[in-house]
Amino acid sequence: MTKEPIVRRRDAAATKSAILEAAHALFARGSYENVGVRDIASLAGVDAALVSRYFGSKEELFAEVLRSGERGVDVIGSELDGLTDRVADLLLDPDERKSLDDVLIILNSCASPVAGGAVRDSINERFHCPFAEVIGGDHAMVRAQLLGAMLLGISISQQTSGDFSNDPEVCAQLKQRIAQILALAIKPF
Amino acid sequence: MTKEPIVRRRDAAATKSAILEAAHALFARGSYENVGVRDIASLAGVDAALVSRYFGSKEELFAEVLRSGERGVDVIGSELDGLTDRVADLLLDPDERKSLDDVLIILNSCASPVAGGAVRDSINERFHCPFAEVIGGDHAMVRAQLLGAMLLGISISQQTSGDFSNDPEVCAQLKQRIAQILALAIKPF
DNA sequence: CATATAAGTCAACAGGTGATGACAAATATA
DNA sequence: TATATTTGTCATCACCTGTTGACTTATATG
Repeated sequence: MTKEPIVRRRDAAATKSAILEAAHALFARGSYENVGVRDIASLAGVDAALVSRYFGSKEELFAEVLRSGERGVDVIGSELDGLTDRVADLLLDPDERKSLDDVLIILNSCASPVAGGAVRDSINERFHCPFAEVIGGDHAMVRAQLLGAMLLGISISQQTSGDFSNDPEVCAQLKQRIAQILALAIKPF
Repeated sequence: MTKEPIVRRRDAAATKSAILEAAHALFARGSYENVGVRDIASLAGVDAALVSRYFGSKEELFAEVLRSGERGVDVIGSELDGLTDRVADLLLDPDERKSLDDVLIILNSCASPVAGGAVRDSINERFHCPFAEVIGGDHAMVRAQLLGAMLLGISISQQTSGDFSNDPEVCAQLKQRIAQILALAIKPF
């Protein structure tokens, strides 16, 4: 098994997007401080210097990762009908969970003083506002934030403490319970 | 106004606890990586070298901070009666929120590869297990994790996005809503 | 094919980190 | 008061980080 160091035709756009993709993956699993440009470059199969070259700085790369992420609407869908069940599925289905990477990126780096500002903006523009638009009604932003808080809490709990349960039976009941909770979160005052 | 550099009678135990206290305060507001031993020492008014001297290493100091924190029971109380209202109060009352520092410490550093292990252990021993004991019933651990997830989510949301609302009227309704959500989270399957 | 430009590599930098050991000062002990 | 031990300070180390500029190599252009 030869260990070819990745043969790639020289292509600025391709390597740039490779870096962005690698950064996206790593920032979903580690904080801004904990993911180094050398890690990102290594995963992308390029030299670390290219990160600064193509994105200006690590901070700008991170901002670009935030910008390139899915909007909240793409995660929860734009129809209010059956929303809570869909999101509950999303949260508990291991196959679907990758689509929550953008939530994890926000989560992992919200404590960073350098990346925190961008995270805060992003969470508002890309999550709370779209959420509010979908759920509508009085105090939509407050309820949207509450919905976001639930997603965040469940995601972080799964990441730190592992899955709630392995028992399919329990998971099914849990999924239903979470859907009820989400419904309660977005229910108009 | 003279700027005396803190006159403190030499007392190993006192300075040690001063360091611990400073670390507790800083780790509640920044991640493990982002809080430096120099920051901690500075806040405690001592030399940075004493951190390593008294606690062995930054990592051990962090573990000690986790250990010295309040247990989940002390946060939510040990009586099931009226629990959800109490916790909702705790979450939304700015005066009481300091008692959630231990939640924030966990939150801020859960993404750290070096501190993550200790955080994961701590969250189980100090939150999920005591929670499970209080709420009891079938699948207590699963429901306890769900309760913890709600606390985490709401705390992080407040820290990153600010308070849900400034309107006292809205806050009152929100508090009631959160209490309902928590009740739903711990309700037996 | 020759050459200009784009793309990638490499070594090194300045700054910051946690940690250490030699030293100075204060306190306790005799 | 004289001495021993504890407590605190300082300079410094070794390491790691993001970033830069000079260099080499590949690709495109004439």
